[in-house]
Amino acid sequence: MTDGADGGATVAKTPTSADVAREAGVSQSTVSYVMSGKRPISPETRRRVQDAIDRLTYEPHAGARALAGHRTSTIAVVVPVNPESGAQRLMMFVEEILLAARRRDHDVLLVTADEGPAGLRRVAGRSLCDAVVVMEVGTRDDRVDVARGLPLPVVFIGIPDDAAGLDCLDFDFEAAGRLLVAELAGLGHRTVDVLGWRPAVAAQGINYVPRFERGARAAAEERDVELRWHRPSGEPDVRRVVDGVLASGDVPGLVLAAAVPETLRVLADRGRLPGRDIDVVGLALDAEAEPYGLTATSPQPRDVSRRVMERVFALLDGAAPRGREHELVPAVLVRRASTHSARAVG
Amino acid sequence: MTDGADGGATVAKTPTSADVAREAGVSQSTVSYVMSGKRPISPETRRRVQDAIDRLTYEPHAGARALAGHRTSTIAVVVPVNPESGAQRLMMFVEEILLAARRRDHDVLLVTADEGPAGLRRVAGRSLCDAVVVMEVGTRDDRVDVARGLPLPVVFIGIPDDAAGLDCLDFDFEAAGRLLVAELAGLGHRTVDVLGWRPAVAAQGINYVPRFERGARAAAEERDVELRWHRPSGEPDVRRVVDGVLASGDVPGLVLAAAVPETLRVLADRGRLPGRDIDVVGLALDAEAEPYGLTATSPQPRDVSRRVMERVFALLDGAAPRGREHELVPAVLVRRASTHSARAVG
DNA sequence: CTGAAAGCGCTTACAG
DNA sequence: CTGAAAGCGCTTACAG
Repeated sequence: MTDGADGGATVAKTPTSADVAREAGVSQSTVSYVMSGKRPISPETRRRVQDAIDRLTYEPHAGARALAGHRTSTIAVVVPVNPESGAQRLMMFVEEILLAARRRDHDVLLVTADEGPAGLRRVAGRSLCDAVVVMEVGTRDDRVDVARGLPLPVVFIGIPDDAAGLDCLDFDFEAAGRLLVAELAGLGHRTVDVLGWRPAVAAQGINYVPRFERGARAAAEERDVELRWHRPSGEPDVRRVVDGVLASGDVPGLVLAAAVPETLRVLADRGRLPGRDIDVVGLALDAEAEPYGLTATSPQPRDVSRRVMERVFALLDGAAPRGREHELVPAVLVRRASTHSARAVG
Repeated sequence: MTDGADGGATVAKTPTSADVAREAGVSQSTVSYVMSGKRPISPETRRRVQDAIDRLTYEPHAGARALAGHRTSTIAVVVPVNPESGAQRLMMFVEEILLAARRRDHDVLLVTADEGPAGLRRVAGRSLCDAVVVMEVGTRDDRVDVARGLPLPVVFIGIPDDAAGLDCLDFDFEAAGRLLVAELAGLGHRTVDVLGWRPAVAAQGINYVPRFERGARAAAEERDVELRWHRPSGEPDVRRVVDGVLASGDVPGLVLAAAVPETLRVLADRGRLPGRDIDVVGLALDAEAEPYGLTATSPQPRDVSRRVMERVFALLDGAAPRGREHELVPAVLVRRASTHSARAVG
């Protein structure tokens, strides 16, 4: 790493766009326009500038760019600290957000949910990002009001009770609840056991819990099915409940809103085969269902994230001008493999 | 949200430090110094400025600050895309990094490992961060060479083969391997089964695999113990291996480098009690060991993260001037509860 | 203890 | 198709 050229003990200062301009024999504004593509550049000029950029391994200073351009090219993501739906699920959401951001040459800033509404104010007020994605929203969430007043797009993954004027996007948990119960009703079950989220989760007021329950209850009423709710609070509890269910009927019908891996493990342990000894449907990750020969189809967390990021960039591009009404990603089922083909719900 | 005051349809522009200065009747530099604490300010002035800040809900523009101050107050963290050691572990590392960063009023930028060495160049070149933390480093990792040439601190969680001149920090996996084997040898085991990482992980060249194996092998040789390595590639495989181990002796000795939850589940299923029917020691998260009445003590991922962030800030503060030699966080054991008291290894 | 001013490295009207 | 220059909102010598 010797630097000859301008014979002196020059320290390798990181190059600026002025350096690139000089090297290419053009003005600084031309360098900027070559990089942004915001005005026509002659091929010859473009080449010279690009060469200079490569030769100097120039990278634009993000802060300077943000200051002058009023855009940070950064998306902030508010993540739950102790994710109730599991670290794996959380990472799937985040991973796809990261990839989608990078595809548009954006970066991702992580913010912990424990900063609460103040966190939103901070990242917006300091111009740390161009948009915010908020995960694990509550049925009543203080961040919602702050979001409404923020001068930048905020997209929620999840739907609070009062979603008016908000950009929300999520699985359609209500449709999911309805569909899963209807599915078992269709198979002739008059009684259906439901494994819901742990009491701790429900108590925390996470938005999807009541949404799912509403759908399931509606379908049960409609189809005249009796629902037996269980809210096991840990693996041993799940095993107890599942054993109870197995003992309760010939071929019981079970809906899994949560506790998918634990349930599938117990069933495997007991030698009970979904689709033969018990009818099981539920919300699952691909990775959870597949090892047991079950089928989980799209959408998965990454599908939600993808839609969320599409929405984020649409808002940033001004391509979704009136935005703000909420969309739903269809819910998904796990089904007994082969017997039924898995399909998504619209 | 009406804005009277200067009677006009003024849009609520986000306030700048110049606005604060005017409001407080001081100069802009004084506002800056009040915020940074870099020079003495009279109590009276400080109060007036602070009031103005509060009244205007002023937040400094991060980009402007980075540009003028040559510091971004941001730490970049490079995370693996498909974390081999699990999403839960990963999130524990990240969570503590986030919290430690916020305690120092810093933010965290997430970078995916699939950007490779270019990702390091990018975040450094664009001045997106003041320091970088790299997770899941390989035994031979191209990011290592890039890191050496970077004008900002890079701290690795994990130790590559060539760690010369690097800031690395990690569990002491070699000591752990040595200690776990020695522990079982001390209990009289002449043969010890080891559950290692999946072949896929080992093939990927993750740094801690050979480190652990080296330690375990050394202790086995020293204590004249026979090691039987297993590298199960999934839960069913783990069950098979564990069943084999259970059948192999009266009270077998088992070391868990990986697959802790799966193993503890099988043992529970089989009604085999650690400490009575089998001697089990290994590397575990608190959350993995506790439900089975076993004891995992510090250090946990959060302890490593904490040390990593201490190191990051020490480097940023110039408090670790010659830095660069690597430190190890002591390794941890899970033990049979009550029988042994868990202790950390120095 | 405080202020006036230069300057950080970009982007974007304005001009040609 | 390209350039000269103002300005984004801070921090930090420099001066007093």
